[in-house]
Amino acid sequence: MAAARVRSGGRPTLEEVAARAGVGRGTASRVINGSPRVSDATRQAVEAAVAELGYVPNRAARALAGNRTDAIALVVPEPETRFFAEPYFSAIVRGVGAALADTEMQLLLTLVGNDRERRRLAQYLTAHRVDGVLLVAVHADDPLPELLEQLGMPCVISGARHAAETLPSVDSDNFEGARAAVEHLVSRGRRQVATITGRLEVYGAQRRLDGYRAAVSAAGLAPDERLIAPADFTEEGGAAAMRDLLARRPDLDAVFVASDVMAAGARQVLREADRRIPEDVALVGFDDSVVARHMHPALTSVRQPIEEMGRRMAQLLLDEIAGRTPGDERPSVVLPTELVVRDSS
Amino acid sequence: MAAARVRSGGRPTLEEVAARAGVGRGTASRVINGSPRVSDATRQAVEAAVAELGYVPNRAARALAGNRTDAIALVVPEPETRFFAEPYFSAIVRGVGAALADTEMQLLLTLVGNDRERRRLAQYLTAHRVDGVLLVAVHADDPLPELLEQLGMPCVISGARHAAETLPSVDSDNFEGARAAVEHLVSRGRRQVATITGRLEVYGAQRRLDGYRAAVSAAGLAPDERLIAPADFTEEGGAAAMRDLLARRPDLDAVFVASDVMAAGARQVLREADRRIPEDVALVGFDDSVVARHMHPALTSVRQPIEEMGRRMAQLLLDEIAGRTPGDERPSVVLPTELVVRDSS
DNA sequence: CAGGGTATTGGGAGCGCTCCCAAAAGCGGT
DNA sequence: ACCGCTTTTGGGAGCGCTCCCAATACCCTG
Repeated sequence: MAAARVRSGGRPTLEEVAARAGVGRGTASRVINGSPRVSDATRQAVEAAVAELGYVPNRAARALAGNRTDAIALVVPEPETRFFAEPYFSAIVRGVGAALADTEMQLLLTLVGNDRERRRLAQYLTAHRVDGVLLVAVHADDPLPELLEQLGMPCVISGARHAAETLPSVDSDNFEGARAAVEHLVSRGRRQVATITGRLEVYGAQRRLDGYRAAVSAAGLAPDERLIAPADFTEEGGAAAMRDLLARRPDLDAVFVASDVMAAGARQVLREADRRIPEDVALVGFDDSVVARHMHPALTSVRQPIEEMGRRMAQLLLDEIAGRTPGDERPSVVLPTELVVRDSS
Repeated sequence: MAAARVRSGGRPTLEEVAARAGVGRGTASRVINGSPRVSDATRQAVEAAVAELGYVPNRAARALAGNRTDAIALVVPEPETRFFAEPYFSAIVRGVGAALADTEMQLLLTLVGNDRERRRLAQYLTAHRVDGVLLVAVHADDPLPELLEQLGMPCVISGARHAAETLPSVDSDNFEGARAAVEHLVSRGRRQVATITGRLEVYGAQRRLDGYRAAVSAAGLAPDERLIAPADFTEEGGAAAMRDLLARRPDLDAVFVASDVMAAGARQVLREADRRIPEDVALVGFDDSVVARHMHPALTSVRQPIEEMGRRMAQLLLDEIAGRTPGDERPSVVLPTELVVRDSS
């Protein structure tokens, strides 16, 4: 007596599938992994056995033997509330999930709390062997991307870190979105168009400002640095910036705010200053978040295709993992934004 | 020549750590897994070797050998937009993440699209060997929990499915939250208090209705079924329900709405009907979402400690996995809610 | 100083799968 | 019928770790 032990309970193993199909383990493996070097008859026999036994490969064994995991990690910096909050997080997850749906890939969620954790992360990720990493909200000075790169870990980031981004990245067209928003304000007859920016270390925030500037000069308006107030993506920051603007240029008649949340802060200040929206001051936000839809008056805002961004990130990463041919560029995707006009402009 | 091959690159293995520490593989393993049966000297030697080599255990190998994965799955039904949306999803994830932070446990995110996927899920989860499952937004008739139970897979759900919930679950105190909300309305002198409910198949929605009823009768008001309008947790549903209420009881002076999103719909209808909030009709929502804070007027709402719920779910699951002693009850946690009073009431 | 523990330790035997090599089969052509 | 290929197939050798048992070291006690 030799051969495959009959296991009492538990899930069937490859060995058992092979025995049932009357073939060797190697052959069964080939069928399951879709190798072409199998005869049709054999393939069918194995597939039947798989179906009858309800066989599902053991991931751990696969990972150990094959030196891969069929898992990718989505790294979310928790302190970065801007990204963790609506609408980014769930939309990104949704998009990533959609792209992974008909794949064997699993999605690992890694929340990174503080900086110490972030530093340990690269080692952690390599040791726990994910096949690739999705990074959102990376700062220009974050060492993580380079670290992963050195470790040979495929990696895609959301939002280029600077103009000369080297990593595969997915971004929305911040410049064009901002430009269109300001153009829209101008087309409604506004002439003193101010802007409240996000943290300018964030490249996307910088691009939105660039878009604003481009639109202002394209419209032949007089650029004025006093119409530009930097903030930090928070509601309070938006409010403070609005107060500054009002003090510096009380004659402004429109504000392009680089995020809806900041726009909410700005609106509050405008209301307190008895400026009517949109009659006295038109307001346009960025993100098209829930806040925009429910603000009063409903906020005109630039929508980013966030779910699509998640999807593209995942696809890029899968390509990267599959191994791009050496000559290939590191692909960087820029998706178009859409201006959603509501009552505030 | 025998013994440990020297590996060129790659991560160090247990074997190498053991060699470096001058101990056997078994001993090294014991140290790393915190077994007490190791002498102090040995422990220190191994720990030093671990530090020097930057050793991190290989998860796949551990999983294969130890028949566990140190991973749990968070199953999110994607169609259930109510749960996927703000504030639930990110807050739950945050809480779960926090609870897992100083654990070796990984979080696997599993989005379930359609019903077919959901059906395959149990097998999938068992085959892919997670140690436990966190289920959010389970319906009373969902077969998944029972299936997992039969498969012996630890599992915690968010939101009891009915009064006699058998699975470990974490819930907010829907009854008390609703009761307090209505009591608050009554205390402000409202006498014709209506309610817009969620889908009553959802136990939590039913409990909120129960709480409403309890408060109404406690206040000595005349119960009137015409003051109760069922909806479906959507904004449109809330609007439709509000129209019904207005048609049936034009004299109502307050509405307790079982979710902020529905409240947004209701507010829209009230505005169109020229009812001032809160002067003519006071409004209270449920969830304390972003919508509530940015609605005009800002919406009084019942806050649920969602992040805490996530944390407790994870803790419960970890306990479950660690193996509760047989006599133990299936623990079910109910967390208190908090009424956040704003301008709408 | 022997005897009988008890505290530590080493390392074999897998876990279930992929990789890969050598063996077996199939196929023409002569 | 035989030879030289090309397909297809079987199964050994690990992947890195945990489990567990037997071996060794250490400690008292009488």
